[in-house]
Amino acid sequence: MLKITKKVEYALIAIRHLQENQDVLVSVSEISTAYGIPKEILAKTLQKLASSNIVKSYKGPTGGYKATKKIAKTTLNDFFEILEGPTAIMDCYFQDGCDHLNSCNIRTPINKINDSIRNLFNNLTLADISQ
Amino acid sequence: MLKITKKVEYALIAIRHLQENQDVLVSVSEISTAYGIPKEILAKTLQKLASSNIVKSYKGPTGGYKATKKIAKTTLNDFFEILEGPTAIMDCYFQDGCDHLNSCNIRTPINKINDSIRNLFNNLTLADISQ
DNA sequence: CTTATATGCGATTAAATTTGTCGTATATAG
DNA sequence: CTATATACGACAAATTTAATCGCATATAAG
Repeated sequence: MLKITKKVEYALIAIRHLQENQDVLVSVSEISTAYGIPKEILAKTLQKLASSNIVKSYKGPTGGYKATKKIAKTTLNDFFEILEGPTAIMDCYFQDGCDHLNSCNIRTPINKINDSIRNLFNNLTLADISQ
Repeated sequence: MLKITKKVEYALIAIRHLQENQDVLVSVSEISTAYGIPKEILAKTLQKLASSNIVKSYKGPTGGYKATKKIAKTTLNDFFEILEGPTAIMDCYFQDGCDHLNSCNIRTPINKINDSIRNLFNNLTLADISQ
């Protein structure tokens, strides 16, 4: 429980690699073989990051990805939400169809935990955890 | 991702129910039917809590569970670890057989996130999130 | 001292989620 | 034109989580 997904893991690896090679374009294949990550999944993950301008993509041969300045300023909360949606320890918080909503006696605790975690992640940037 | 398990959810529900009924013994069946929770899972969950003295159990007919004073003082970290083991966003942190340990470039970030979350949960008690 | 009802514990099955694969389209450098 | 890169959606495999089943032990009550 409270685990991150492989997508997030792969995204972190890729971002760090791009930051360490800011002078060149790096392709998915290079990262995928360097760290033993399935290419297709990594590709999709980087596509998401590209559409949020966390990284910049370049098509065609000699194409690839590049780190952007936005990375350092991005909070963990934003980073996670780009890849996985809202930060919450239970899905019910965001969806309606909960069976035992009437008898639910843990609304307050769940909300407090969610708030605490979101607060933590909103105050931690990718730069903070890199050093 | 970053979800708690049903066991933890059920444990929270049960604990809150026991706290609201401190004067009587409450059986697994009562809680299970009151909140629509599978009986066997709830039973096992309460057994774990009992062996950590978070709740006290009484066998035989008229038996059941009772809240203890330890509940309020218990941190979220302890609570989660009783039910699910070490708090960490990736398993690799606690196991050896990681394939890409040599090429791993996210040790620092992962450790920082783990530390932040543990620190958060060590400073939040079950009492804190109940009000 | 027998019976009914509660907790205690392990093994197994079912369901859900996550992870990984495949196929195809589009852009572009050479 | 061709080879190689990103972009995107549908599907299959694998893992994890959730739930079920079976049996043992303790004990209150008749």
